[in-house]
Amino acid sequence: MVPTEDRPTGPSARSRRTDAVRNQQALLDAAAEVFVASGVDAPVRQIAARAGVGIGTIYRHFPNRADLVVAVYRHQVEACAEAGPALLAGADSPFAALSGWVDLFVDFLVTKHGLANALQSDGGGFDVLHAYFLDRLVPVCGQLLDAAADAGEIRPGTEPYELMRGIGNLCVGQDDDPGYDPRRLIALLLRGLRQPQQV
Amino acid sequence: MVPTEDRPTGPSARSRRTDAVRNQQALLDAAAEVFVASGVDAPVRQIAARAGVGIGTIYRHFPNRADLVVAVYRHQVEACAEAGPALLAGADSPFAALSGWVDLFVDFLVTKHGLANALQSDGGGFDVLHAYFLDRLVPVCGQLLDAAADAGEIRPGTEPYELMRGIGNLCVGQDDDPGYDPRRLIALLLRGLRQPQQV
DNA sequence: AAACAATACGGAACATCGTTCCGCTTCGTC
DNA sequence: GACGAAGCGGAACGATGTTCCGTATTGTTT
Repeated sequence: MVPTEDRPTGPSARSRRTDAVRNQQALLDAAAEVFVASGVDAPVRQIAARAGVGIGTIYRHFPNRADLVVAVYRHQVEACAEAGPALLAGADSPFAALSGWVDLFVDFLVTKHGLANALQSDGGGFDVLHAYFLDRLVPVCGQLLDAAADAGEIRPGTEPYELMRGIGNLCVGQDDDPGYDPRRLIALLLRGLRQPQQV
Repeated sequence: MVPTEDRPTGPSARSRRTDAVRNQQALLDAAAEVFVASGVDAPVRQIAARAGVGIGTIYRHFPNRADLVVAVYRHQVEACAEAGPALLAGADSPFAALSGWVDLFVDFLVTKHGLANALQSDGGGFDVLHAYFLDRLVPVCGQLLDAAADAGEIRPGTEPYELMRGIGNLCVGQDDDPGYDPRRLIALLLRGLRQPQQV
């Protein structure tokens, strides 16, 4: 299940302590800052230090690294998810919408240093992140693909999960390699999808 | 510089000790076994244990993990490199040769558990591996691309490095994810390269 | 206001990596 | 056989994510 911001407040639940709320917010802010400075691979200790908080605290609020990353980027992921239908409604063609949405997604992955790298299954306990991203965005991507296929703009049969997974993979490691621009390859990928293909 | 099998034997060099040779071979064999059993991410200690050798020994023969991986797979990389010109000579068209060669490359990456994952720059000191693979195979790929472009089968302007890098990336993490088949996406990529595009 | 749990905190401690270092052993040669 | 260079083993280091538990804080209840 995807993490949610509100915690289950039972009927006879004592209200959350103010210092807990404050610390959680401090952690989110600190993490956001550290992530742009050092990438999502930044050590947990560094984030805790930046937030002026102990290591134990970070792990009570976020069971593991990935949960923290998810929390930090949830809003942006949400925005990306909501952009799908919007583009579909406003664009010239379903394919244009798909194309624009992919651009958005790539922007997001590429902007955050090393986010794409962390998206891989193995990397070390990033399953949560992986699952969250996919659960939230795959349906959106599927909707765009279906629309483009229905319009006859692309060949049908492409799994949204596979496409997103591939795009994520293509974005891996683009920071530390000036000669590699994933966007060109992603454009090629979309081109390969077109039907009938145009020169 | 790419590692080589022979070591620089100076004019007044004492011949290599037999136990050193034996251990190096034992390490290569052990590593090959461990790699298929546990993937290329297997701990160094495990390989040393399998070879019946201390940790220090492994690091004298191979300055770091990546060097060991390179050594283990060198022959196969070499075979892949040599297959390029061969395919070009024997195939129906340059594009068919390119396509076949990519298949070969993907086979190689996918067969070895987690090899593709290790190929990324950051992952942690795998730069040597990255460099070796690319240094050896990029020229071959470039030759195939040029041939196909000259024949008018694909649009020119694609950097071989970028294409290989992308293919490598697409293969990342396919072991631990049954729903993901990089080959389909790679086919799409090649399709996107075609010129004029056919349905 | 004072007492009292429930809640939260801090950071030492653990496990796992890759890698370095150095005292001891073994081999090849004279 | 003796001797020095080459090689060896594994303890030790530094970094990582994560767990644990004694202590401090806080909200409520009296």
